[in-house]
Amino acid sequence: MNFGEHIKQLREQNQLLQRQIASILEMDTAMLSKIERGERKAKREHIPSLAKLFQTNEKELFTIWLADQVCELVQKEDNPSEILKVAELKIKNSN
Amino acid sequence: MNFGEHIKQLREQNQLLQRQIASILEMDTAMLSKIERGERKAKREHIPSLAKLFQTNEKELFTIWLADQVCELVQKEDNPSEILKVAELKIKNSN
DNA sequence: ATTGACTTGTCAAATTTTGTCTAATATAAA
DNA sequence: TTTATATTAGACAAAATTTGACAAGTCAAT
Repeated sequence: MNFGEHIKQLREQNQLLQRQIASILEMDTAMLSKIERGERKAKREHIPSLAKLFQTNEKELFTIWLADQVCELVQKEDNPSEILKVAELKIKNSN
Repeated sequence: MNFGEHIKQLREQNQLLQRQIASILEMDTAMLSKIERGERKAKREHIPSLAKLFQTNEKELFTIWLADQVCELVQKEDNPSEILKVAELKIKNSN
């Protein structure tokens, strides 16, 4: 589940229109549409508003948002899992 | 071990000067210096030349290079490992 | 004090990302 | 079928980021 699909699902569960979310996030519906379809990225500042709006955990939403970007970076490559494993090791050793 | 430190180590093992590597990669030493210290990113196209030059495995070098960028994306965050775990799950489920 | 290796800071050019607008498509109600 | 509303697509310039190049800097050895 991508970040975009995720918030689309939340939006539909709450029976809201793109227009309404977009207004709260201060963007037009075209932009939100693109975010929902993963054509554009939401900004970090949007996460708190979205979490509040959907009454969902902000940290979890943020994790999904960032994991999405990690995936985008590696998923077109040969062995994405291997790359992530190396990254994880590096992170763990840096503490 | 970051990508920059890695190639610096390779360079020193091979007793080469920045000047020599830089010339092969067609950049100036200032740029290579920055790459070694992680202030700038090497370009993808540089990996093959570096691998050949140091007679090391290109795919492995590439993995280190990309893992570096993954780390940069997540390491300043609250729970980098958690984010990577979510990313890994997403990757695995997308196959 | 000169030389050679490396680093630092600055800057504009190049590239990428972003937001907005307009038009297109889709869906549903009248 | 018209009308209205929701969503998506495409094009575009503004804004932001990245890049490469240069000049000047440090440092160590001679």
